[in-house]
Amino acid sequence: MTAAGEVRWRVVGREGGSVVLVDLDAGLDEVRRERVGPDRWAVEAPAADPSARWVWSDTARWYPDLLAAGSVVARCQDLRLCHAILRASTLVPPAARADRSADAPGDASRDERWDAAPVDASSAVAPAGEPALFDLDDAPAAPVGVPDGIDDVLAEFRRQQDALRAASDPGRLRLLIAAESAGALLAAEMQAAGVPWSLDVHEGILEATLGARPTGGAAPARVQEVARAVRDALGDPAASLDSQPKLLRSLHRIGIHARSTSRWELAEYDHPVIAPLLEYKKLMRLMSANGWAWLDEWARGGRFRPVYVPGGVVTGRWASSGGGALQLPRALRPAVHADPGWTLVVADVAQLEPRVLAAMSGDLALAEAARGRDLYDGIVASGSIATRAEAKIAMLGAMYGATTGDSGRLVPALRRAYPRAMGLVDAAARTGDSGGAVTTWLGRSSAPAGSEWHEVQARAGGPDASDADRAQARRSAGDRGRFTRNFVVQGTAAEWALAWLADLRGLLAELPAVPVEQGAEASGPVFSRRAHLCFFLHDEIIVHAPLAQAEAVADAVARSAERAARLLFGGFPIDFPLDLRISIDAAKG
DNA sequence: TCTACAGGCGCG
DNA sequence: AAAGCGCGCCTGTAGA
Repeated sequence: MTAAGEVRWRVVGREGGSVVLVDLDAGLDEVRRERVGPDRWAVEAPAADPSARWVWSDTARWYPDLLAAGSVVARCQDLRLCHAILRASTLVPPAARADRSADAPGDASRDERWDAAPVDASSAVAPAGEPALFDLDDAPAAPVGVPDGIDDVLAEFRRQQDALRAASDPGRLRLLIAAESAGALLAAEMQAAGVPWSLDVHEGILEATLGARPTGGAAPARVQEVARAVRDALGDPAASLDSQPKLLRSLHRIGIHARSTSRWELAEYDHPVIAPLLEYKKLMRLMSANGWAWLDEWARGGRFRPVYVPGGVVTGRWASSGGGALQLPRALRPAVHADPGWTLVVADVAQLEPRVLAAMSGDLALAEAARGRDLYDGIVASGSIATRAEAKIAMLGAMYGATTGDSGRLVPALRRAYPRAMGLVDAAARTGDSGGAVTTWLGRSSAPAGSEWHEVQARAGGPDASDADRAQARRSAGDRGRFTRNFVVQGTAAEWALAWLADLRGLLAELPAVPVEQGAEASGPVFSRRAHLCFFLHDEIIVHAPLAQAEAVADAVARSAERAARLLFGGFPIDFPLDLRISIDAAKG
């Protein structure tokens, strides 16, 4: 086959009632076009050249079908996610941003369609037979999500390639596009595989903390007990503990003049009601957020399947929808439990954000403080700040924009010790508080301030501005400054994490499958016999792996972290040490 | 009766 | 303790 005839891209979209596959070569010329039945496309789609990239409107809409049919995609371009990056990136000249076509620069309709919200990944795999309750006048529900007609998809793909070519730093943006898309694949895969979850361990924790699972509407024994102690201390056997305004009035009656019922404020008062009340709130939180109802809804079949939303945060972090994947209490982590014959490889990055800041600012002093040790210890060792605890809150304050309290007071010391790193976040804050857009290391940009924000600023600068106008303008400028200050760091950290995940995903795919009798059946047809990522949260991952591959997986996790560092920051001397563990409980199967 | 919002708290 | 960034989920209440 000649080079020109090689399949580089496999574009998938709909036409009429069919699914259409279009293969493109490196020059984006069409090599082949094929039409497949809509129900069987995932099965019938012939295996592409494994080096080909799939191109589709929205991974959450297409990939679950492929996974269910037993196919893994090595690489893709998720047009919805990449559109969001390219339309805003300051690395792309405005005229070439993906929301404008050259001949119709003002065409906003195209823009809106590709800006549609993601389809809910859980609905994409749900059976379509469910009749709509109010579907009386046979109007089909308005199509949700981005376009997926083959012509729209091809056109958007070509626009995105044009935008990349026109970028001031195409290399970085291509890296971001690839990493973002790999993340989309992984999110679908992790949802399909699920987190191996021990119902027994979870129930054991609930029972030990709350008491036996209640039948009917009653509260569990331990909750009732603590509630009684609170009401005794309040001197009111009928006191309502679950209504914030009523609880506040009860507290006022016994002389506790708190202005909220938050844990940190109540803890300031010395009164016999405080301890049982805080305990009550803790128990109720566990029960309502991750109690038996959560177990029944989210951990069926021994797998927790959260819905990940890649790119769901403006900074590029993932969000989640359903199940609370981003909020699993640490106390419940023991319920994550490998299948028999399998183990968990768990890793998180120590101080990811300040390390990223050191690298992107080229701050050799901060990189030196970080190298080979706890970064905060390194700051202390350099003599600029006295204790580890202070170094930590100072660094968080610098990245978040603290101005008051201990944190704000300590930031100037960091500014003296690490002028380049602090200069980068300070500059990002100045850009933000004057309304501008900031950009991450690989090219994801924040939105510039909107017209409403500018009106507030203009009003405050006008001749008849009130003190309130000026205060509001100061506050909204400060809010934006803190947002953009954090955006560059949080966003670049998210890019590092995506690069880590994408590389690790590739390394895991190279490991051999295990025999079928050793499979983890609940992981589904694709992952029951292969080591696979099953959890990701900003800077930590969990891999579910056959026991015999534990060491190989741990090695891959470490190696991919090193490669991510070099991919983003080249030879800059920064390291990203992992806290890496092979789960011990798995040994007992 | 239904929806929107605020308070509170879990995670990084 | 929060402060200072980014999230999602649950509850009760206020408002339509």
